[in-house]
Amino acid sequence: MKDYTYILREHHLKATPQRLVMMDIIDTKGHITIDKLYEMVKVKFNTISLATIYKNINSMVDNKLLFEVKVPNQKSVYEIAKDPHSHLLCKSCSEVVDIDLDMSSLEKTISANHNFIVDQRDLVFSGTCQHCK
Amino acid sequence: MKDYTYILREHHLKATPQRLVMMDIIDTKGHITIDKLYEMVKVKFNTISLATIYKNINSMVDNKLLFEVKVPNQKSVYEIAKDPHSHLLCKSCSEVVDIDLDMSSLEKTISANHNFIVDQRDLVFSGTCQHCK
DNA sequence: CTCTGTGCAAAGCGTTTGCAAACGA
DNA sequence: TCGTTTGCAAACGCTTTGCACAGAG
Repeated sequence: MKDYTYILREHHLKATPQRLVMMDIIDTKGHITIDKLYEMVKVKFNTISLATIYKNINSMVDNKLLFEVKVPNQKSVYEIAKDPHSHLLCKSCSEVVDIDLDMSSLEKTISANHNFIVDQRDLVFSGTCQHCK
Repeated sequence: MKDYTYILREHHLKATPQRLVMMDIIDTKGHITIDKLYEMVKVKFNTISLATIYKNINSMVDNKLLFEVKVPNQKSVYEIAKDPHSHLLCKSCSEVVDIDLDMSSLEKTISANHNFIVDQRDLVFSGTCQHCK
């Protein structure tokens, strides 16, 4: 198990038991909605309130420890922030997976054709995953 | 001015004056939030209710006449559905613009490496536009 | 004429806030 | 100890719903 205490402190957040449980679940699941997270945290920490989940999600996102992935036609999922990457969303099973794609040539085009400096990418490719087809 | 009556009927929606005004504004602006749309429609049609805006946005999206663009850190904007394209979001002025990018090679990679068939792309590149830098 | 769309008010639902007590550093 | 976090309940804001009437086809 990773040192979530250290990771939280690195992002200027106190390591409370509630936050440690949240981190563990998000890291294990990879991507999770607020609802599902609340449900899963409650199993390990049954006094937690939904307000605490929201407050912590917000401060973790603000401190760039978590990243929100806005998904078409469904609720946002949250992931632990990592290097830039893209997402695949299966419309059948709703799974979200990370993929690495080389964007350098596209971003060169954007810079050249639109004189626009890209510093964030929110890229979701939807379709059908290998298990569902 | 385009024939919005025809476009609406093509998508199995009746051409009401409220919808015609909505279409004209969305088409002219390119991308617009619900709030801004309501505000602008009211100028031309002051009896319209927000509930009507919502009902129409929803039926237009359901019938694939409109497309919702989920934008990081701000409210969704709506655009008239067109061929697949990407979006640039300026973090400074919040403008959203359409761009064409050739995704064929990336999608070939996705298909080859992940055995995943892409049929929808939600791609937003954020940064600073030429006017804001 | 029929069925869909509109406007209003109320309800619904996800998210945020204020506050006192508990807790981490 | 001091500032942050928690849990609760209330408030909030956006979105949807039910219904009677109006309007498009």
